[in-house]
Amino acid sequence: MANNRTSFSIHNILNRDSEKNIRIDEEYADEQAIGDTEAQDCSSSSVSVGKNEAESAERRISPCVLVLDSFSDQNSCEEESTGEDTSQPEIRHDIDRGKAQSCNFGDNNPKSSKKRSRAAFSHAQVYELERRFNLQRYLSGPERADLAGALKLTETQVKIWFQNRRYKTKRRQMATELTTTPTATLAKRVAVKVLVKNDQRQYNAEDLPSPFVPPVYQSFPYYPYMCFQPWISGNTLSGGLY
DNA sequence: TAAGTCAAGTGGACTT
DNA sequence: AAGTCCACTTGACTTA
Repeated sequence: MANNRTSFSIHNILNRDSEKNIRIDEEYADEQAIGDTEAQDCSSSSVSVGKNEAESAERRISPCVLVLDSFSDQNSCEEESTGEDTSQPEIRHDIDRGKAQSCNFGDNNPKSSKKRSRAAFSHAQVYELERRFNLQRYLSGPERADLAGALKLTETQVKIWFQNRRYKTKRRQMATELTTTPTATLAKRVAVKVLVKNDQRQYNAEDLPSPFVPPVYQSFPYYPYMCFQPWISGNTLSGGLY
């Protein structure tokens, strides 16, 4: 991780004035243009700033400024739905939406008026989450806590965001494959050579094809408890963007 | 107003 | 048992 670090700071985002926020937005738009399929995936997410969206992008920027300026004022705005991280208040960022319905749970009895709410993360928060996601798809506990603290989110929110983001990426990837792969190929059966039988090797080493190395983004194994972090090993998955 | 998006909920599987 | 994962689903909200 250390080798991927730059002088970029989350707080730089969170404390920027409006002008700088716009600059971030432009940088982000540039990254979207540069990026690979993964970045394209990002561009289709909620923070996209593209083509004819200049106008709506403008609208998306301004709330960030408002929100960031009033982080501290908005605490206690929303209950933590999972009840896991009560130490960190939830934040709602739909100031620009005119329909902010969440900051007034009214009565102090959240369970009686248990209307489910959906937090809308600010542009800056999503930007940083996306940026981090492009660096690493899985966060360790401390990393999650750090990021959550920096973004003024709960650890649960960061965890869920990464979970949803991974699933979203996977879905889109599958959808893409489905549309690009001929249907005949999809249904084809493949004969697989038996490599080991009754503890006896059934092949010659030279018969084996060279090992397939999948793109690290597409098939990162599910070993969240291991300290295996492929993004550390100097791979180029982030394309040197960061 | 239907469709799409997204944070959060649910439940089973897995590791420590 | 606790914590996290994936694979959905739900419900609030936005957009065309």
